[in-house]
Amino acid sequence: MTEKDDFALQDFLPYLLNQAAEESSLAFQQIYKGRYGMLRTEWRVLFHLGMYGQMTAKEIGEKARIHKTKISRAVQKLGEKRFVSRVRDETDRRSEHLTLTAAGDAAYRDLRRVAQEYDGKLSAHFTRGEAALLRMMLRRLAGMG
Amino acid sequence: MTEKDDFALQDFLPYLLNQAAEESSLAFQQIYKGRYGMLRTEWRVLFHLGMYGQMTAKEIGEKARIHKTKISRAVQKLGEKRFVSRVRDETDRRSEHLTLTAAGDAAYRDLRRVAQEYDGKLSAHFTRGEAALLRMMLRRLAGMG
DNA sequence: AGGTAATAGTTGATTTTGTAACTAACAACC
DNA sequence: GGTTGTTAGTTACAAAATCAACTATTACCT
Repeated sequence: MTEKDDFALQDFLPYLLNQAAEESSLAFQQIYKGRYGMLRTEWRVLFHLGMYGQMTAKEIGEKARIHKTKISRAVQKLGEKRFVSRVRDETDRRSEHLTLTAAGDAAYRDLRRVAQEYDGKLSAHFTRGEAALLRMMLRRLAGMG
Repeated sequence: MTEKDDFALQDFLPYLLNQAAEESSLAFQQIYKGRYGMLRTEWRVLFHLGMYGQMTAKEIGEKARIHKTKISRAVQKLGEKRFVSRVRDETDRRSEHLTLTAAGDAAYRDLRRVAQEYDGKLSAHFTRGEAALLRMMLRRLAGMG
């Protein structure tokens, strides 16, 4: 029905990236979901606070490129779990300073260890040079490079 | 050698892959959504039928790793748009043979051209060798290699 | 100061996805 | 031939994402 074409779906970068992203996220997702009942945005917020310390919702949204409504709901959930504490900024009462509680930090360190191990397994598919190049290329595609 | 203790979120492959996938899919998504009102699963189904000819929902689901309910809904929508024709298999009346209509094939060829151009732009971030290596690595991570 | 615009974050309505249960058809086995 | 199990695909309901509108507060401007 179609003419001869040199296009292959399995070489189309957006498709390939999505397949790789989905596949490589599965096992980790099962950990943070099963162990802490978290969603994707929640672990991302948790990790941002764990890595960078106190942040506002806006700062996290900008850094992680997540829409403010998703952040808002994730922070809500993390607050209910007592993983983050929320303190209003008294010089600008519109914004809130978010920090991990002791329990949140424990969860963060636990998941960070899992993530490190998991990343190691994924990277083991490649040589060190390949893995470094892959990360460089992905950062460039993500607009993070 | 000793294991490093430091962890960087922006080097974590599942995170990086998701960011790259999301960013690199955005512009293409706006095309198929804006031009044909399609969702992600719909263009994927369309492309599978365009590339491989007649297929059943099950075959598409296996090849694209999409859950059968998503396929079912996408086929429903594509049928309503008259992009896909559905013919029941008379030797096994549980399954249906899906093919593109003329309109569906036209949409496929249009979007394929867009995808090709778009992929070219993305690949232009890299040398030919790098781009080939990237695809190889992504296929491996996606379990398609 | 007073009015308008901009910003941080939340809430509500709609759309889309995920999960489980379901129907219809086929297969296998005794 | 009738039970039991499996398979292709659909449907129903719950969970989550999206988008717009909203509140409260701060900044800007004359």
